[in-house]
Amino acid sequence: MPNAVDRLAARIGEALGTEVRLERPKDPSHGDFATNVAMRSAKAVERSPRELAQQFAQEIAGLEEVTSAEVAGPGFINIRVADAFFLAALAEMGPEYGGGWADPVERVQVEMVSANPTGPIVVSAARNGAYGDCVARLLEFGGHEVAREYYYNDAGAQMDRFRESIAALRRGEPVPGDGYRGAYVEELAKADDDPVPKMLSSIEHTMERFRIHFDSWVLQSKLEQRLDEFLPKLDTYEQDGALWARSSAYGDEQDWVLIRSGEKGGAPTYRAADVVYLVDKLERGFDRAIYVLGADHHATARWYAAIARMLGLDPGRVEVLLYQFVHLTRGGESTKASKRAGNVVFLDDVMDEIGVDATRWYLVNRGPDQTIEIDLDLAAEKSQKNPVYYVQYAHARIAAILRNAESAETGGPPPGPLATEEKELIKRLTDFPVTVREAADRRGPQLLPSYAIRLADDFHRFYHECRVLGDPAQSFRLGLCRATQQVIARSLDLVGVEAPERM
RNA sequence: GCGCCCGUAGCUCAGUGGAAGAGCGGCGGCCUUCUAAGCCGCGGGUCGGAGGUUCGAAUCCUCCCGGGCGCACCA
Repeated sequence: MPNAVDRLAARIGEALGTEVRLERPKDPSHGDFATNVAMRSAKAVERSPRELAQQFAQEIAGLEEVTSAEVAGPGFINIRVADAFFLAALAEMGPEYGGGWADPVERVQVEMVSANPTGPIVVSAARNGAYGDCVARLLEFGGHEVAREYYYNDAGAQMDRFRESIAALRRGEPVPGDGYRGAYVEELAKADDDPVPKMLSSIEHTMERFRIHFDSWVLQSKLEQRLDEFLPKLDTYEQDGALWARSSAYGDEQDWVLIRSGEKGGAPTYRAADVVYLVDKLERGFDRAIYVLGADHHATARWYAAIARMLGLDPGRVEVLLYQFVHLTRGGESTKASKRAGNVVFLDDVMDEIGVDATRWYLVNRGPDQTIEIDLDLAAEKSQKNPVYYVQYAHARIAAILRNAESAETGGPPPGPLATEEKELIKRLTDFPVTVREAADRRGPQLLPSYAIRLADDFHRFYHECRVLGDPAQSFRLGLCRATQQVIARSLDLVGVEAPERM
């Protein structure tokens, strides 16, 4: 359903006889909207951009909802619109504003985190979850059917090492050199039972606290049981006693071992399970399988595509999202994260220190291609000044106004011309559908925190300049507050941050 | 050596063809009125470098420099 901005662009395009895209100038003195249509069209009609812009501007200025259209710079047309435009735009911001664009609706699986249950979730895995869950939330908001899955290796060499480390402690022996250490290992060694289920349940608890709810948990050992069914369907060969997948013939950079040779001869590698898992995902009816992987697994993307081709499946249904690492610092000192060495910072510790909201915010704040550096001391110490609280504060302020307004009428017309701050705020709200859509399409959730900050910024300015309660514009401004509150709440929810009523 | 990612203000980073930004840090103003976790102002830049494409490049292409990660049976 086109919104007010789309309709305005369409009307201008109709008047000019060409497609027009409206932009929001960064500098408000450049007008409410701007278009580069003259610069785009100038070459085709062999006219100078500025001259063409002059002609276009005159035609645009003649439109009903436009109050002025001026040429600027190399041929931009800066447009100002009438109050009626803002009122119409505000009026159509319902509860699902910005969402529901999915067409066709896809069944999507987002597989994320999937850390081996050899220890608590560390910060890099948390970024995986924060990123994947945010993409999942965006797709859900768009209208897609999304399932979140956690895949874990319960049978590989790392798990053997983990179990052996605990077994050694139970025998009163030191942990082997390549084993796992740390307080949690010693804690698990105190009991007699299998440490893996305990670790898994602890991970699930951490994830729920982190506001990620998994719909399903898949075991590597279960998938391996179906290996015999799929190995014959693959393009393989034997070499040095091992069974190899000829993935290099299907777009991968190299071939990979599926079944080991030597001492562990006959044992499958994790890549063998990958094959079963890929088919399993698509068999379950997902139109799209999204894998969220750390940058150290970037080569895996080609592997997945290669096995899809090898099996005659559409590689376009498989999507790999990569993210860079997280560096934690304490007072400027970097902390090296190694689970086995036991000197890591766990997600639970970070949430204890800076809170769940700030943790989620920081982990999707930056683009996935960007390494993140978080100084925990700074994050804890300056928590009052974190952008996340700045945004939440705007929400809480609005909640306070609405509380104080009690059951007063909202959404009435303004008694006079709109204030600059009211227009700026409404324009920012019209950016929301575009931002959400772009964040979803680009798998770039970092656009949301940036947007939320700008929105909060516009609201705080509005709040400072425009009295709501007791003002003749009360009814209208209450409606504006309500719409703003809703969009802030939605922006925060999409990144997994709460929108408090009071602070 | 090959592949992927990054290089924008003192620091951490937004900005994926259109008019260079935010937060933190520094300096200075604003609370008898809906939450001052707020608002306003000041200072701060060869967008790593060199070419190219384009009316227009932080953005796209090539090369170079610097940093991170990966490169055959651990995941």
